[in-house]
Amino acid sequence: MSTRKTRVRFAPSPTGPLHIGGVRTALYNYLFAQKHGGDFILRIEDTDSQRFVPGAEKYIIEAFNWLGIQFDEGVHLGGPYAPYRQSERKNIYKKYVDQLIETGLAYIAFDTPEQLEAKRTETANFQYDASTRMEMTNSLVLAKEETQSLIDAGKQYVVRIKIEPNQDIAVHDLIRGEVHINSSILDDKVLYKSADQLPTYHLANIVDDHLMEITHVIRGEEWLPSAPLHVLLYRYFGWQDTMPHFAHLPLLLKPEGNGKLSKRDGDRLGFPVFPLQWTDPKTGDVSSGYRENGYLPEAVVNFLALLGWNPGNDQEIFSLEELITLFNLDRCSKSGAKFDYKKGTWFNHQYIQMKSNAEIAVLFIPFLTGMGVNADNKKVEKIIGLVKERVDFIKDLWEQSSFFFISPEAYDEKTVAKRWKPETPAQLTELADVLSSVSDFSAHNTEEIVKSWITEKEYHLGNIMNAFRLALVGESKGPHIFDITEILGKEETIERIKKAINQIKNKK
RNA sequence: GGCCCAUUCGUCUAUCGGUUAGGACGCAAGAUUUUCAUUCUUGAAAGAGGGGUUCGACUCCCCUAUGGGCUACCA
Repeated sequence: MSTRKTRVRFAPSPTGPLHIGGVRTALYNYLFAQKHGGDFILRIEDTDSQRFVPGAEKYIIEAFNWLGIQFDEGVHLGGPYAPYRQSERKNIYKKYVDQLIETGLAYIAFDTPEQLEAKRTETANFQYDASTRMEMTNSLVLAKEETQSLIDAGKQYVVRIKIEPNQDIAVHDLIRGEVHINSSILDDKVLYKSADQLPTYHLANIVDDHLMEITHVIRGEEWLPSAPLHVLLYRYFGWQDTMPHFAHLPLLLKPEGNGKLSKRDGDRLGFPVFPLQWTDPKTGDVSSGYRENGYLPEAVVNFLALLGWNPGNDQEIFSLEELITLFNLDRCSKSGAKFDYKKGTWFNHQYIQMKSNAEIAVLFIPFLTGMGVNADNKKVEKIIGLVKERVDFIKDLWEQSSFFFISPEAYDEKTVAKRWKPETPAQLTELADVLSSVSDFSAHNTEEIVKSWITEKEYHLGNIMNAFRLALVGESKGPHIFDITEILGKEETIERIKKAINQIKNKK
């Protein structure tokens, strides 16, 4: 058993877009598998036919592709343990449920949802367990023939696990250590639903993890309370020897206020909580995605990796390869982490700086096309080189560089008031003349010529330059002014000067 | 309500009984800059409270408080 190959799984349920917390769980599984030379499996847990959302599965796969998190087996790849979609494994579960009934570890219950609901409202803290099950309608109280005739008559039933009260159940958690609970607080959970003739999560999960030879279950903390039930199921099936190790990860919390991170927080504070943009097929609601917001997948991965784990030193920037070698469940924290999206922004800034201009151009050009701009690749790369250090996201590039592509139509009023002096039009006219005689329009040469002209005329450097910038950019921002003129070229530079003189004069 | 888990700067965290409690994000100030940014430097900023254990606790134990999760024929 100690020689078993490490096998972990990510098992989302296709009920909507993949939440960023789920992405982190998957990432940790992936890192763990890679580190131990194991397998990483994508299993779709679609046993809730009520909440099934078409397209969600496809979305999940696309999200991991974008993030660069790869699986070894799964619903999209196939593999030796196929099928990897629980709805296609129906008959497998049936067999195991029957086994539990035969061995007396589970039983058939006929109580309808309405009856249970009534029971819950009439008795406070009602729980279907050893203390109450004999008052209910199930195969434990009914005679064998009665049960059979009800089934034959087509009466709907569920299968419930039979839990012995007052047993100490220990769950060994790789992050939290031993967690003990008393079995009396557990209820006789439904293992098999009547409504859709499918197993519940608890049953399907255990059966699949066993059959797929999963060695480590790394999942969110929300599963910790049901972990004892899962341990019990492994025992009931006689699989305790190969029961996977558990590791329950702390949750991702709202950046401010209380509770789990939700889609609404993202809307309110302006950051995505989903990897990819998602359009709800029913309501048409659009949720923004990291990808569409100009995050780089490497940055998202790096940011997420550090939300609940750290290497024990001050390093914060990691390649995926580094994460794989460094990752360790022992260094996962136990407490929930508030989602610090501003730090996510910082990570993205860092990763943009690490990318080459050519790599960024590939991401930026579709954006330019969208703005109706057709520009030469080399020119775009040059521009990116000038502005990339001032952006956090790919989309910010446009705001920082649009003036390279489009001549300003308006001039920022505050800057005009501050920088456009009475003598400015005359000086800029002169400047245009000076520029028209420049043959080598490279940044360095132009700068030298313009500066010596200013010195010679004893003009105020700041006044000229700021007005010049205003004419070229339309406002008081942007890179070094002669880097701008070099890219704009002589003709366009002079044209913009003349245009500014005309327009600002007309306005005044 | 019951059960479980957690608790170090505003946030993410380091510390695994003896430290001036370290780093990062964010924030503030300064420097650089002909603009706006970037960048750099500096600064403010923390062991929830109360009991123990110990020569000595952020670190171990207990209680309280607070936060979180679970408590479905959802996962």
